[in-house]
Amino acid sequence: MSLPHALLGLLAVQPRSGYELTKVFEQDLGRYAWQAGHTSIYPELNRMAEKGLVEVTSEGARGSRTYAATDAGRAELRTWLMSPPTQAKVRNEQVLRMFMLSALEPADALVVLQRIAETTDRAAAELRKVREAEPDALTGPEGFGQLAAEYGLRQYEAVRDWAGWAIERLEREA
Amino acid sequence: MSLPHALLGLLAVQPRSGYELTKVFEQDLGRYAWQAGHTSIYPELNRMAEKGLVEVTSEGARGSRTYAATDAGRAELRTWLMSPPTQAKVRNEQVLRMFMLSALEPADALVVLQRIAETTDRAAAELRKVREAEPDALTGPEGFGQLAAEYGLRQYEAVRDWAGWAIERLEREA
DNA sequence: GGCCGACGTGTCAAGACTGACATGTCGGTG
DNA sequence: CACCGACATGTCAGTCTTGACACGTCGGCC
Repeated sequence: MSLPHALLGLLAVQPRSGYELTKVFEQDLGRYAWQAGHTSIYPELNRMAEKGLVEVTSEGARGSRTYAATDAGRAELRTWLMSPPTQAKVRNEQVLRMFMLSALEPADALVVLQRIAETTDRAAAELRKVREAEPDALTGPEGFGQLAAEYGLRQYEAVRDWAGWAIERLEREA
Repeated sequence: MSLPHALLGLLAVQPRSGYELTKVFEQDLGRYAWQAGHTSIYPELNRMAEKGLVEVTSEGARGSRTYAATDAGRAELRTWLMSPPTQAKVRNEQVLRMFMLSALEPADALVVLQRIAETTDRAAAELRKVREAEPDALTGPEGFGQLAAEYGLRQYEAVRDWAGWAIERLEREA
């Protein structure tokens, strides 16, 4: 169960409300690492507060509650992060599609690969532009930091290069 | 719901039994793209057979049933693969850990990053060795093909490079 | 002052997934 | 020929996740 750890990690860096946390999951975090909607976040925050992993530090307008990680929460987070990597759970629909391409006719597969190459290339360019134009946007309340941006960039580039390799391979076979 | 599509993709390439499918999910497919245990695979196969997406082509020893994709199944698979990429579902505990590193003390984060770099580097080397030593193992009933191997390799290398970048960045800050 | 969109939190039913448990078969080794 | 490990399929309860629905608030624009 990774959601509590994800929330703990976010709240250890800076206090946020459930609503703000939801926004983060819609950005880089949800795109590369772990997705979650507000319908799982709010109940989870309540459960974690009961367990003493997080606490409400202030209440704002419109009934908003700002949470922060407690010492117990930080300890739990550290334990999780420092523990040896077990066989991780992976679920990535995009990658699944790529793996299934060999089930298509080569001509169809080529079309899809081409689209993948284009899409990821565009995404990488976009990310590079954002990072250079406004580096602060990445560290703001919704962005997730330089680490994530760099990871995403390298990820896109790797996929684009892989797609290019696959296209070349398919064309050589034809 | 991606599991049926994953099964369809596998069965479109070659007929397999539920047991064999389970094995594939324990290999590359489950490691990079989508994991599933036999407890979800068997019921799903039955559902898909009812819908006419797959069919039992032969029954072997120990009650084993070999499934193959039907024409309807292939059509469904093609539709799915050719349709424009929607916002994909991503869930990767390993990546989540990486994203949460900024919540740790730099010294701790460094330790974890170093371990990530080592682990992925070893995994990449391993994969490279397997591919060169016995390229046929990749295309056998359990392997998932050159495409997957290449993807995994590039993936590992990207993560390793990213970790190296992050380590350098952390050390420069210190 | 009314309206609307973003803010902000929540429930609930339906569906998906995991891990524990269950059951039986075939092939090879000692 | 007894045993064991791999083969092979299955159920089920508990948990997690998703999507639909629900409700109220604040700020800004017309």
